[in-house]
Amino acid sequence: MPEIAEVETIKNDLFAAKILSQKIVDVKIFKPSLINTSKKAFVHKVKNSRIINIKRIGKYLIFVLEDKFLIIHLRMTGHIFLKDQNHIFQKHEHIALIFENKKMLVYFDPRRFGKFYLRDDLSSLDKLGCDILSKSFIFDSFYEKLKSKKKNIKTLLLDQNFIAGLGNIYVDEALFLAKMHPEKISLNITKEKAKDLFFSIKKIISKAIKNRGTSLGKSRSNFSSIYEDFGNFQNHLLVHTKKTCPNCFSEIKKIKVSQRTSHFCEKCQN
DNA sequence: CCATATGTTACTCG
DNA sequence: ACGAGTAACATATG
Repeated sequence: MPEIAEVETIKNDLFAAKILSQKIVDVKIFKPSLINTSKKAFVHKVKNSRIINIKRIGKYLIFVLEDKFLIIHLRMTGHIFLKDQNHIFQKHEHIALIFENKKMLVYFDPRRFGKFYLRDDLSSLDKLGCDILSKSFIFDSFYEKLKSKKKNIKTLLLDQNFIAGLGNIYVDEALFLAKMHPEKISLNITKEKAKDLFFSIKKIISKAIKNRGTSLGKSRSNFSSIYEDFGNFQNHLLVHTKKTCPNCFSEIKKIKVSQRTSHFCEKCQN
């Protein structure tokens, strides 16, 4: 579900909700298969630990604990909800972190693709490409990396080890803004077009964050914030899930690239 | 019943 | 080594 804009929204809301520096006084694990350690080891390490920092790298949400890193990936349908301690657990709520201020974070994930990794360091994220919100996401290295590959651009942009943060929705949107075909071979992209693409990515993501992310559909599986409210960027999408090009009004084409449905305008993107 | 879904990885084949 | 393609994970929705 969540791409970088959604995870960033969650992170920002967690700071605003003053989760930082809270002590985790209890841990509930209803689905041990969602953690990378034994239940016992997880509880032992996490319980009575304080949240020192909250970070995001690519689509990973990271709680920096006193002695450990709790790295969370939400995959397709993972959600983090902020609840009161008297909350009654519902279907698909698999893990809960309970704080000293009587609030708790509940992990909700119908498809259970998401995962909690308890690690000693962040080295498991070393392979990730440059986070597209970080200061080191700069045009020159982006262009150089594009030129070093011979793949279609959509596959590359979705590859978290190439650059980290984009998913299917925002790749479609960025390619539309840059007027680039999803199957354009990276090696053949001119410097000018690469620049368009680079700034399109930045523009889309910052707009999406301002709109608190994208929530397609209305079911509980779709993205919502820690307060269970929807984002707003679905109202600003230009091609993803659309039928008509907002630019030339021709029909939006749908093809599979990298196993994912790609929406694009044949006329505007080539 | 069928297709599809905001993600990633392991595996195969060429 | 590289790139492309597929299955797999598990569930809900239209």
